Amino acid sequence: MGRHSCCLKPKLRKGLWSPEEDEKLFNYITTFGVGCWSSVPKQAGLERCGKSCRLRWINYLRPDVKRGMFSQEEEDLIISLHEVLGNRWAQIATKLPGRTDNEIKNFWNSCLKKKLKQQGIDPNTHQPLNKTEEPNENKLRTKSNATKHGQALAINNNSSSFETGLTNYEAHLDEHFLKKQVFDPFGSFGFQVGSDEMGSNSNLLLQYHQNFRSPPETHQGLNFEYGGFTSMPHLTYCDYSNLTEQTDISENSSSRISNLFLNETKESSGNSCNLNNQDDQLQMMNMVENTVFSWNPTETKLESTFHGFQFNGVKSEDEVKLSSWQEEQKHRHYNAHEGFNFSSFPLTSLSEDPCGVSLDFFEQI
DNA sequence: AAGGAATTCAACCGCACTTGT
DNA sequence: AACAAGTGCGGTTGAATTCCT
Repeated sequence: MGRHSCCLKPKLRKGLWSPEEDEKLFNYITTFGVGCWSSVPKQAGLERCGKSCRLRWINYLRPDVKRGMFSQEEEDLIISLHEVLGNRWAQIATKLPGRTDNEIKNFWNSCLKKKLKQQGIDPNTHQPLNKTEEPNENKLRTKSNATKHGQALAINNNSSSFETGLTNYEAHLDEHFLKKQVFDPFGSFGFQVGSDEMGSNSNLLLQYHQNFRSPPETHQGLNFEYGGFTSMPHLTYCDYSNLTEQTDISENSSSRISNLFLNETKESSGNSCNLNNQDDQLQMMNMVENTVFSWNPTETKLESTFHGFQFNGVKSEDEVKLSSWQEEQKHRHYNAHEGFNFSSFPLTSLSEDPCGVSLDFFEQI
């Protein structure tokens, strides 16, 4: 047990995902949603095990995965949470919307551990490596950061102090999480360049550029052909402040969904819309850019003012007969009149509660 | 410029847990 | 209750990339 039976099949692919595989999985999930992962590869036409598909979706393909460097606030929060929770990356990830447990774990192992050691702090115990040593400036800085974000998390026997801590911690989360007026499914989360701190981010395209990285050299020409998937690791970041109207949006991996929007819009207009003309293309881009996505907390779904788009399935409905479950999933996730419902995607380790501090978090502590 | 070392991060492995029969 | 199948999670690996000499 523990290992998927499908993993035992020798013909299944392993290793890095190709752009084609990404596209297949993305199209499948955005169309049908996630039901049973073990059936996803077959339905999506992938030679992968369900577990691998699940991981790829959660860590990379999900539209609300936040990409890019960790902000100082996130970094401090991770350190504070780690002090309390230890290596419970999934739990830590729930407090950092858009970040995956894997990403946080990697960040901790590659950067934060080293940083803490340099500051004379044991990353495991969060205590000074040499307790007799006077704290230096770095330590004071870290302590101050810990106070800023995590004092609340310090556990001691004084219940009143703990309660005060909860209040402080909630206040901190209030500041960064709750003030968001508009749900940001693509994870800009208020800290990255180009989005305001209040999180009132309505610029879809910019969000994509922030969330999906690509080398700057790819920004040449103007091309709306769909081709945004890449499985290559992105070790460099694009400075999108330099984007111009001549910038190629679709060549880079950043604009997957905006390209889907564009393609779908093209298709929905019966291909009568000629986007070869640069003005038309820019007009289309403006349309996408001006799309406002907002989170409807009552109906727990994503709404947009740009309705009518539709994601491509891997196969057309003519080609594949949908099971009742698939039909249900399809309607569950997408309603042409009400917008795309990301809330029905499994959230797993990601922030199921983007707005807040769930009580059970503290109960677990 | 070349090549070895170090770093990063996507993906895999396997265990524990949950759910269904 | 027992078993099988599915899911979630943390630890680990190794290829790709960057850094350093």
